[in-house]
Amino acid sequence: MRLTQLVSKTLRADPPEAETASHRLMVKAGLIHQVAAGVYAYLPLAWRSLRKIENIIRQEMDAAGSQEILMPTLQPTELWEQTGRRAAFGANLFELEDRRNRPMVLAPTHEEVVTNIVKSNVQSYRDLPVILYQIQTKFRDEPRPRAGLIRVREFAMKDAYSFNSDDASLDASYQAMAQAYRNIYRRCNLPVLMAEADSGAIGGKDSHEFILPTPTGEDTVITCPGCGYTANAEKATAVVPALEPELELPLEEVSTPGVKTIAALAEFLDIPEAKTLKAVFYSGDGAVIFVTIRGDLEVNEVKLKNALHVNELRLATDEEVRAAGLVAGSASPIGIEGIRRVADPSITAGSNFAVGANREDTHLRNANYPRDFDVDDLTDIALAQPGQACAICGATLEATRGVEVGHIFKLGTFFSETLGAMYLDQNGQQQPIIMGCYGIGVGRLLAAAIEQNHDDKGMVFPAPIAPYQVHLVGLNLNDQEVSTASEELYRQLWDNGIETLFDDRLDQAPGVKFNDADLMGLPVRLVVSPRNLAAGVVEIKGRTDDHAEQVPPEGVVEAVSAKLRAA
RNA sequence: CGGGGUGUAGCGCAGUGGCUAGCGCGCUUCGUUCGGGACGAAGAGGUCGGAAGUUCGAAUCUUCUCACCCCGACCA
Repeated sequence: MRLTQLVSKTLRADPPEAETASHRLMVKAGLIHQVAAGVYAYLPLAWRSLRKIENIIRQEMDAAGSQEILMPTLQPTELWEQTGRRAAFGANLFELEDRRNRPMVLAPTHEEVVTNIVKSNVQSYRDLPVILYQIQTKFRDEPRPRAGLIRVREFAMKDAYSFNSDDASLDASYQAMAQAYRNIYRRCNLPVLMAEADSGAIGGKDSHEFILPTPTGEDTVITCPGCGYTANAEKATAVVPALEPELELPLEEVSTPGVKTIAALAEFLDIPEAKTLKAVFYSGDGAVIFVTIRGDLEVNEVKLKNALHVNELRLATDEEVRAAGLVAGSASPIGIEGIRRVADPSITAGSNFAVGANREDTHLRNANYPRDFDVDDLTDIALAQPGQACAICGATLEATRGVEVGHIFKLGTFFSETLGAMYLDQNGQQQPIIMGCYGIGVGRLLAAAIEQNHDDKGMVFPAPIAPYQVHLVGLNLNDQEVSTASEELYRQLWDNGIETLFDDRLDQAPGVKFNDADLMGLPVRLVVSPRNLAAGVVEIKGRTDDHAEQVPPEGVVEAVSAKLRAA
C-alpha cells in the first residue's frame, strides 16, 4: 500500500477527547473513525490488523475441533423472553420493531440461537460433544461506552459454545478452549493472564477471564508469586490476618464527637483500623442490607451480590439509611433488628472491636461476635488486596491492572433446559445438554494490544497482528535515483510476500515521515535516501531498536525476514 | 441514571449584543527546500449542533432539544 493512496491521514496533534493511549493512538494514526458513542468504523489499517487477529482465532478454534458458523444479529424478542434474558439484559438490549410491529432485538450474544440450532441437530449422545463458534457483530447498549475500542456498543466478538453430555466432557471442552485461548494470545505476542473469575448471574461453577496487563485496564487481578494463584479481584480470596487473641472485655460506651469514619475512630481511640468494625449499608433489590466487616477491609460488592442472591445491588442512599433508622458514622450491628445483616468472617478474626453505638457521636469498645450481636449471613464478602496472604500458599499477594480480552465459562444446563435442547443417553434417557461458552472481543483485543505495546512516539505493533510488516520510507523522492530504488524495493518486498507500506509522499520532510512511521508502529522500517544510496545501502530498523543497521539493497528481503523472525 | 464538561472550516481552538466570524494545522496552485513535524507567494473552505423566543440587530441573551467527552454502577 502506498501512503499517498491510503484514505486515512495521521493527525499532528493528540485528539483531546482520547484519554487512554490506545484510543489516542488509534485516532491519531487513522485506524478508526467514530460514528456515534461507542460505534466505530474500522479504517484500512485497523481492518487489516483485525483480520489478522480473526485469522489467528479461526486457526486455533478450528485446531481445537470447533466448527465455524454464522448466526444472525436480528432476532425475535420472543426468543429472549423464553429464557428471561430480555429482562436480564434490560436497557443494554437494543430493541426494535419490524414493519409488522413484531418486536425484534439486535443480539448482544447468541446462547438462545445456538442452543436452538443444536436442539434441531443433536438427538443422541453419539452426536456430542459439539463446539460451535462464530466471529460476528454484537450489540450492547452499554451505559457508558469509553476508551475508543475498549468499551463499545457494536463490536465483533468471537463467541463459541460447547455442548456436552457429561461434566467430564464439559471439562475437556473447557480445557481445549482455554488452551486455544492461550495459543491465540501467545501468537499475538500478548502476555495474557488467565484468572479465576466471577461467573455472573447465570454462570455455572467455573469461569476464567483472560486479562492483558496494562495500567489503564478496568480490571484488577490478584496474583500470587508463590503458587501462581491468579484471580480477578471480584472473585479472589485472601487470608485475613488474625489479631492476637484477647480476653473478651465488657462493652464500654465512649463519647466520640465528630468521629464519622473508620480512620477517625482508629485515630481517636489510638487503635489500629483492624481493631474496629466497619458498617456499610446497601440496597439489595430495594431492601436495605446491613453489612459488617473488619475495619481494615473493604467490601467486595460482587461477592456480596452473589451471597445475597439479588439482581440489583448498590450503596443505600442517605434517605434510605435514615428511613431504616440507621446512624451513618456511628452504626453497628449491635441491637439492629428487622434489617438483613450480613457479615464477613473477618469479624471473628479478632476481638474487643470498636463499633458504632447507633447513636450520634457515640461508639462502643469491646464488641465481640457472637456475644454482642447476631447476623443473618456470615460469609466471605471481603475484597482481596495486595499485601494480604495467599489462601493457598501464604505468600504475599500482588495486584495487576488489566483489560479483559476473553472470558470463558461453564453454563451448565440453564439454556438447554429452558429451550428443550435434550439428548438421549446410553440408557435411552432424555438429558439436558451441558453447555459452556467462550468469548473474545476482537476489537478490544486490538485496542488492548496497543494499550500495552506503545511508547511516547506511537504504537508498537506485535508483528503477527501488524497491518503491514514493513514501513518503507523514501526520503527526497524527487531524486530520481531514490525514486527508482524505492519503487524497486517496494515491488521486491511484495514479490517476496512481505506486506509493505510505502511512504511515497513526494514533498514531506524527513521528520514528518519518521514521525508517522513511529506513530503507525509497524515492526520494521526501511529508509531509502540519497545519503544511503550514495553509500550503497538501505537502512533497516526495528520499531524499538535504538539504532538503524545498513544493508545492501540485495540483502534487504533477507534482513527484513530475519528481523521479523526475531520480533 | 447521577455528577462534571464541550458543540464555531477536515482537525485543534479564539471570538460575552454592533461592520463582511477569525487564528493555527491541514488542503489547492506555483516556486524553493529535503535525515526527526521546512519556507515564500497566491487561493479554496462556515446552515456558528438544532428549534423557538427576546431585539432594529444574536455565534454571543432566554427556553427547549439533540449530540459527544470525562468521573461512578455493567462487560468481550
